[in-house]
Amino acid sequence: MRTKDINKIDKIYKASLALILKEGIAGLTMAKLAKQAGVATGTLYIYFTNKEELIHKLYQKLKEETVDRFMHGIDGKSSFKNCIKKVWMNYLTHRLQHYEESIFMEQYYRSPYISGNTLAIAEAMKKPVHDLIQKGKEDGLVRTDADNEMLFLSMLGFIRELADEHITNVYPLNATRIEMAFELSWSTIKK
Amino acid sequence: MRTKDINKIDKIYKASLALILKEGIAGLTMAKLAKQAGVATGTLYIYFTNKEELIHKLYQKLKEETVDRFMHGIDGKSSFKNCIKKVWMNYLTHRLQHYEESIFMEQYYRSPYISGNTLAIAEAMKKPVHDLIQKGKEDGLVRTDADNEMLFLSMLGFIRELADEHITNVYPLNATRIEMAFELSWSTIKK
Amino acid sequence: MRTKDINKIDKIYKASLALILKEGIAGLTMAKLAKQAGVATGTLYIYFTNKEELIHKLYQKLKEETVDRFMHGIDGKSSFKNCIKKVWMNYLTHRLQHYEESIFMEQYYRSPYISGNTLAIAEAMKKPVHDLIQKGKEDGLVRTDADNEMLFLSMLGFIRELADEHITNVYPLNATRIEMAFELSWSTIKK
Amino acid sequence: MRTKDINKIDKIYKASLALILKEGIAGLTMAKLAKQAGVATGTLYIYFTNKEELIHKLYQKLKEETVDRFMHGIDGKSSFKNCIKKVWMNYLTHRLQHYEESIFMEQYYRSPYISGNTLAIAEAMKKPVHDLIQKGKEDGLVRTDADNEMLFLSMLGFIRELADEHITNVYPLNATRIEMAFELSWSTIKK
DNA sequence: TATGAATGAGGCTTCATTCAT
DNA sequence: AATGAATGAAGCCTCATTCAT
Repeated sequence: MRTKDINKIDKIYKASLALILKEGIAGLTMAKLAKQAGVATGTLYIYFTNKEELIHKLYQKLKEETVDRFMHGIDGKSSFKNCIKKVWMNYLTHRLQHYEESIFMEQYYRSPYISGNTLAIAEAMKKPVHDLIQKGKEDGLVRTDADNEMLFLSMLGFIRELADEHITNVYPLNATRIEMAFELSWSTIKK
Repeated sequence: MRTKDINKIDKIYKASLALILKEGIAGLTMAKLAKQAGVATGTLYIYFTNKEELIHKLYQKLKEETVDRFMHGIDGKSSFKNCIKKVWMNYLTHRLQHYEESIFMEQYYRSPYISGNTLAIAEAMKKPVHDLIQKGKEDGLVRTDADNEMLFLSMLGFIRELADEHITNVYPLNATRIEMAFELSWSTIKK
Repeated sequence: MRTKDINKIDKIYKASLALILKEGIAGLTMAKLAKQAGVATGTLYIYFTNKEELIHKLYQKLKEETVDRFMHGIDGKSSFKNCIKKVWMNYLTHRLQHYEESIFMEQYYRSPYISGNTLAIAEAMKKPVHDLIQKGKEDGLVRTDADNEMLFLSMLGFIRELADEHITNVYPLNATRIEMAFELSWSTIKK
Repeated sequence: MRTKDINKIDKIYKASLALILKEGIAGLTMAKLAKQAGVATGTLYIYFTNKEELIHKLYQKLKEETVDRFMHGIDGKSSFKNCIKKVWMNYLTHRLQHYEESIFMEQYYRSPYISGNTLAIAEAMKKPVHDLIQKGKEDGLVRTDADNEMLFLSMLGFIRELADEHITNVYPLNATRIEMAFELSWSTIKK
């Protein structure tokens, strides 16, 4: 008896994201998914009990990976501005390199599949950034006339728009623009 | 003869938005829609040739209303900052008061229903704001080290996040916070 | 109050035949019929209780008209061959000029609409032709080694094929061909 | 894996013909068909993309079988009259033994399903018979005052009527009558 | 484990019929 | 009598899931 092929699960996840990017969760069918993943429909049911579970597990997996990525490479040794920049870039990079996943996650929240206990991803990633901002305030580097969440949102929202417009080719990014964008964000929060 | 009830179309639109808010476009079925709108399924097909057209027309209608709302109340008499504030508030108000519609529109872009000719809503609303920003630059009120689109995105993205977190009760807005948020946005773009 | 418009019934019959010619009974819908007849769907239900009755009545009407036409212009004064020719021509003319009706009648026999008591049209028209053939035999003008029905069928079938191929443009008729065809039929039955 | 059951297609064809015989193409529904064929509705869509294709393919299949049957057993060794008789009998036999199919084919021509490229069956079967008649003329055995098509139609139409009246029990055939009928046909075309 | 044919509930749409005007 | 909007049952078809191989 062969054992469950972990690598096949990844193929299924990948295929799901590709299809959802094109047609949304609404457009995802098990038949199309099987074809894209290069397996038989029946095989999908060996790895997942049903479509709902497949989608939930995909969400969980992406959530974990995402949170990891945000904080990647942050240490206490860099300057404050550089730390902020690192996080800022992490998030932009994430949106750009994992666009399919972002799309999926946004769709997930408004689908017949959410079981209510979600919204967690933003929360999970907020804590370390909030802490960073708080430290910036204490060091007199960040403006104190706006609360941490608001400063955070100003960056987060901007990055989201930048990434979306890059992906949709409305406003393609390059090194210069990215630099310029970060400086804009920085000028928003700095003292 | 019964006369064609024009306001029945509105009932159908309203019902569509309500259902899509709950379960996404994926969860919208003609049967559920008919029930929610209080008509027979067949009636839907008197007003729309099929589900696809229904969704397209809903999108079109919302798009037009949205663009109207953004520029509402803008005149040349106010100060530049007040004009910007007006537009800024218009957009925030729109996201807050027409949240269902925003959800629909975002889903629409990633659904099997987009026919490729879309992305237009952002474009339609951009022009007047761009013009405003440009004028601000010419009057020496807006920083010139970032292009208009980027300044625009910094505001737009921030507002989106604010509205979303308000609606989802993560970060509820009030008059003070809104004022603070605008000042943050303003400090981002001003010279 | 206006009275039922007999002329409207005819418009409905005519429209029915035209549509059935194109798409068969299967393709006939009350909506299309109403449009073709230039009335509202509701109006159809003033003149006929339902679709089934409409089709039955159409059949009845056509049957009566058809039988009348077959024997039209036959009298005892012409020669036998001329009488046969007259009937032969009547039937050909009928098929040609009332092709739509023939199509309808053939479809009618194999539709969900027959109530079983039909097949009568062929019977109704046979009697006088049989009588004619019988008289021909008695006068020594018609071969007696085949029974009347068989001789009749040899003519009837031939005419049907001729008419069908003319209508479908496979083998268009003209005066010469018609003459030739009749002589062929005549040579089949003559002594 | 269950293997695709090729003979399931035949079951579906058979069921289609049985239902069409009773209620015409108009009366054929996919649900009734599935039931009659002993499969699930969805199964029909494994073998045929839709109802239209099912009907087209059924038509094609019958057409091929029919043409084969017409020319079955014809060789150059028999006398001319025997060749003609063979074809004549083939056609009669076909009409008698495959009555359901004939009914279907006639309905097909007047249904919303013909795509215009049809009418071909008559054509396909005509060629060899025309050739035969032509040869008869050249050998001085067939009358030359009527063209081939006309002579052909005289036989074809007669056979159709004979078969129809046999099936509908109006004029049941037997060996004697069939012999008599052929001699009648022969006397029509012979020199 | 892997396959894909088979299933049938449920979705979209049509259409005979009704009904308010 | 005439209209055509409204209805909802029923038709076609899809697709999540099961099952025989």
